[in-house]
Amino acid sequence: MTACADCPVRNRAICSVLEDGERAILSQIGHRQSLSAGQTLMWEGDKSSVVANVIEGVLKLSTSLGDGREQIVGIAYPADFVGRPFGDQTRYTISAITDARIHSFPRAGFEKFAQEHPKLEHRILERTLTELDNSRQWMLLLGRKTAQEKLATFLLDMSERLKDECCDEILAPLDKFTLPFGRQQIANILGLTIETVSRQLTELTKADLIKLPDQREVLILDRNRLQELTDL
Amino acid sequence: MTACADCPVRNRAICSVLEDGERAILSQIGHRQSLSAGQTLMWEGDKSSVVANVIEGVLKLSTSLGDGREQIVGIAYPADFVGRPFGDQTRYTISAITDARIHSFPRAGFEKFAQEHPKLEHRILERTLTELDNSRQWMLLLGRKTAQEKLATFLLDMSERLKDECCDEILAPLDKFTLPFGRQQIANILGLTIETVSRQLTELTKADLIKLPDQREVLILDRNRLQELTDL
DNA sequence: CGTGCGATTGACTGTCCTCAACATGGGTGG
DNA sequence: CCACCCATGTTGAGGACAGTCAATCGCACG
Repeated sequence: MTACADCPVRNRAICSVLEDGERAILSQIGHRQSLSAGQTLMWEGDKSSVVANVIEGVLKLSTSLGDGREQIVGIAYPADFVGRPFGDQTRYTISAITDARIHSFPRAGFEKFAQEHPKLEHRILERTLTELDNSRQWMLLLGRKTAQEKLATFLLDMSERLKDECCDEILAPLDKFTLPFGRQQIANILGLTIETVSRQLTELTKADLIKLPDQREVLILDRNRLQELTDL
Repeated sequence: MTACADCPVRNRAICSVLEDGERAILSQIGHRQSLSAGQTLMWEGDKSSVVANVIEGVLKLSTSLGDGREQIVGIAYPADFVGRPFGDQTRYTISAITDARIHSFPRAGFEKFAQEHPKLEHRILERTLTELDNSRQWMLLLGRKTAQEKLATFLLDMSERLKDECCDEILAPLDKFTLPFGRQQIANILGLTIETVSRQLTELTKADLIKLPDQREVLILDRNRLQELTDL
């Protein structure tokens, strides 16, 4: 049931550094779990009791102020690892943005296993370092970029992660992808309001840099000019 | 010369998890180095060739846009670890804010040593996870807080890190500390302009929440009300 | 005593937010 | 099947907060 053999992320998730035998043991420490869109896995401030691999779907990590203002501080795609090992508190809320499947582990059991398998810890370290680099890059966006620059950066960033597999076209001179986010969530990622996001998207559309065939679909028409707008 | 015995951070830096013998070996992989205020250790985009422990002084990690807008994405105090192990590129500039001393290691040698000492890697992992939590918390500030909230948060944050050792007073009902930053750098930490920082500080002073005896010194007069202004 | 750097203050501007109306589209029930 | 509704997104008008530009201050240093 929790067999790794048919796991779609077995070659990319952190467990890919383990031997089959080791992986089977780790697998049995936890279990697969389904989340429906909107469902929250753990809350900011909770005791950290669970960590997980994302198998399918998209999760968001978010934190918020007393009056409800929210900031999304991370996004987890399939093969990503979520949760806070080696610490007793989760400092952000983890929720499913789309329907999702994860393989979750009780933190204690996972930590014990990890400490006995340094190569797994090493893999987690590498990921965490990359996450830290990314989040610092995002701080530049939040602190210093204009609304237009934020959206240009966001769209290019998404296009890297979400390049539609279904490339029916002969070539792909303009790429197309489907956002897993609604406008409000884009706003919460970029530190803007939903109205500003909407306005900037229509601006970019009017300027023929992008096309929005549908609320969630994006076509990048002019990657170069979009790149220039990111100001980096 | 590079003896650990007299190192002021030996009990707090990552090497504190090592035995004396191991630590001596690690020590000899690198060397102590002095940095004067303003001096840059490594540049954003450089090949990552060095990592280091901070022994004394304060360093900043920063990244910037094409036109010079800068965002400070991290601050390193004594006993902190800087640089990017297990990755070939540094994604932010590391510079000394005050005169500083570090113990730096060629990345390759350090990595080899770390891989042979899982408990050191584990310590680095713990630190990196904490750093990631902190940087995500800071994203909330950058994306969602007002100028006033940013400054209140900043001042309380600094007071935690910088509580003046020299507590001559019987008790410390109001705490005092000296910022290692000028106004421009505060602005670059908070994602504001220098003028806004200055104005907000005078506001807080007029409201008798703080006192600024000198450009770098801060007295917190009313920690509770300041806490309320952080809106969390 | 002048020079220069950092910080402060002021006047004005612009970007983004707020509030509100309106559009769109998918789902449900009559 | 259509009318209605609700959720989501767009558009508009007006305002506020922080940015820009510029003058002034204070202080350390030569």
